[in-house]
Amino acid sequence: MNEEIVKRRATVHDVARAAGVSLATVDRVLNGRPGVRAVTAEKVEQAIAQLGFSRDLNASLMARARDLNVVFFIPDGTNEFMDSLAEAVQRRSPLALADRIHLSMRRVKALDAAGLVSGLNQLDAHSCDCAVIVSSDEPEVLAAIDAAHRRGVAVMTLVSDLPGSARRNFIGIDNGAAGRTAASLMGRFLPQGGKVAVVAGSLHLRDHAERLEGFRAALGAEFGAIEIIGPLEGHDERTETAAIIARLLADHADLGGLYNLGAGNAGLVAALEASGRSGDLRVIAHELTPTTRAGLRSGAIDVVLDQNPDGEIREAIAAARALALDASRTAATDPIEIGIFLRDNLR
Amino acid sequence: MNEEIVKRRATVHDVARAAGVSLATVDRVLNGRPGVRAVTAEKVEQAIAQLGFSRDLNASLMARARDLNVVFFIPDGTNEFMDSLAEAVQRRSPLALADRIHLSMRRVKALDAAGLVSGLNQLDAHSCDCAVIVSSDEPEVLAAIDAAHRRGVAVMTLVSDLPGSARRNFIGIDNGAAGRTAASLMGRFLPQGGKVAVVAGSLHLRDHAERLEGFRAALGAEFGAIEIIGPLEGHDERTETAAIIARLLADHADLGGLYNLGAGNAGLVAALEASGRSGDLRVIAHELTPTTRAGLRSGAIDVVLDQNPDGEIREAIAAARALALDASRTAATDPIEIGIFLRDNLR
DNA sequence: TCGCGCATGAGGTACGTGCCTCATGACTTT
DNA sequence: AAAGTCATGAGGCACGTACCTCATGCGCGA
Repeated sequence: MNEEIVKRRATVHDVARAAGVSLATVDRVLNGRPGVRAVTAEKVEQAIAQLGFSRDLNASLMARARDLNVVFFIPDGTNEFMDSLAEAVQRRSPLALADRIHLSMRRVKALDAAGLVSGLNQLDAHSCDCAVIVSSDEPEVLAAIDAAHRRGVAVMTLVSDLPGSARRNFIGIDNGAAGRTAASLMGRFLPQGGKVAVVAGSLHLRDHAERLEGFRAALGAEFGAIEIIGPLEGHDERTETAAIIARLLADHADLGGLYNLGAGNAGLVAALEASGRSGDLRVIAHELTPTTRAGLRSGAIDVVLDQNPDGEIREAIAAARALALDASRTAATDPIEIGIFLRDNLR
Repeated sequence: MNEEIVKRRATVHDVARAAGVSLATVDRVLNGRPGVRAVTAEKVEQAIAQLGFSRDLNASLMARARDLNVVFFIPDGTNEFMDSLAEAVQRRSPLALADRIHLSMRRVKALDAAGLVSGLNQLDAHSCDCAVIVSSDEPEVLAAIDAAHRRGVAVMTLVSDLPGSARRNFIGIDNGAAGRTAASLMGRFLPQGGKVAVVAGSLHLRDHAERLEGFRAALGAEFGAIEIIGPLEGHDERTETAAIIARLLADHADLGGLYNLGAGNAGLVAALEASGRSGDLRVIAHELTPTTRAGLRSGAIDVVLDQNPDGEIREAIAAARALALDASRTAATDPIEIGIFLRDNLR
């Protein structure tokens, strides 16, 4: 009763037989080598489609005795979240290697398009199957992605998407939904309404812009009694953010809430604690880091919205594997969920 | 500058050379076949440890031309969450097959230890490498797990753990933390304090008991102004839960919140909406299902704490793979996070 | 000392794919 | 007609492991 008919997966041999050609020809088609007439290639494609053949990636990697190479470009600087991403890459590395996937990482200066572009330009299809980048939206970067794509290097965006480019996948949260979630929580925390200040890193960062938009829209639609102050830009820096928060607290004695949708949380916590009003306002921040963790514990921060860096790296690797199998499509990946952290469910 | 020395992974050949024995002997040791003196086996083990050799699972599965078999035992009945788990297994199945992992599933009557036990007893090491079960804590089940373990079938617990057994891994959330999180949210939602009712499925379910314990502890420690009513048991059934909620609402006109730490959410929503007080109380429930999703949208439910079924199945498969490589240890897995869902971050 | 059983070595085939060489036949160019 | 080009077939080796057979050598008891 619990028997199941297990269809053996189709192999290249099956494809060759079905197409009425030799193994060598199937191989030429599969690996894009020359020497096959269009009509013959078409027969092979049909056989592949009909049998639902899909190359066995593990056998393939084993046969060519070369690992799948995935290169991560992670911004360097003072942004703790980027460090978590880098650590997640390191953590995954041995695990991935067991599956013949070689991860490497380059830290590039944050928000420095030129550095990222030159890094991308150095990649060739032989040494890198897939590049994963975290980038702001700059024309040079888009051009470099397209160039890499033409050279046979797949590019994926992480954390912040670049929809206009030839990037094959985006791995990250829905930032609009993150902003709406922040609004929804803030609204419930302040049932009487009041003033809520919004601090961003830079509105030129696509993820920040999307969060702000979502926050505004959801507050406007559901919590009309809340007044937004800002957004103010702290450029994801500790001191600049601290100064902004200090000024906000001084100017608005009746401030009820604070939403920092960028980084710079060390500055936020420092300013709150210096003001002596830590715990009096409802504070929502992004990304679970040592700083926000401490903020949650001390009560300076009420909620942290998080994108799980380990999950993102895991999915990026899964997507890179999938792209290696079918370079012509966008890989389906498990969505990255928006984590909501309070003091009690810190991981 | 970005060059990296890539150590080739050790193979059985390397181990044979290092141990000064033949490939055949290494093979006998690795696969537990007889015909090796203890001293020789020891030499091989040392070489393995020294080289950090780890069997290449993909090559191994390919060589024996047999998939890794993982059998899921998922409770059947009216519990929507269990259906999500079953669907997640189905969704993963083709993906897993591409990696030579064959998933199968048996729906067994919920809370029916005998059915599960007989299912487990039917498994032999040849047709099943790993069984994944969702079970309440019954002595017969523990015995069946131990027996399966002795037959060479690894067993993992899902959702609800059975720590006293020979289960190799537990995949699920930290239910104590889930209860504390519910308390933390409820406390913030009701800054003035008030009455909060707690409804469980059955306190004989380990996960439910752990949630209750966490909820009580965290409320007691931080939100003394909140009074707990209950727990009442609805046995995860729609009608019974509805009746309980209706009575609670009738008896306590000043009820401020409701925490349903079990299933039966259809009954909860129905009773709330029938009472006309939907939206007046803060309601926290568990597991994102069509019912709780609708409840979030309508405002009947404020927060849903969730364990991502797809993530759990993914990690169960990853753990099964790891166990196939090293049957002597518990596999390290990515922790399953407690998802917190509001209306605005529904996935 | 003969034979028995056991530990071990040697070497083969298979899994599914990549990549290589060489042969063959067809068709084109000179 | 000879030479060249191109599409294709045939087949082999490799990757790392599983599993099989057969041979060999050793120590032991009769």
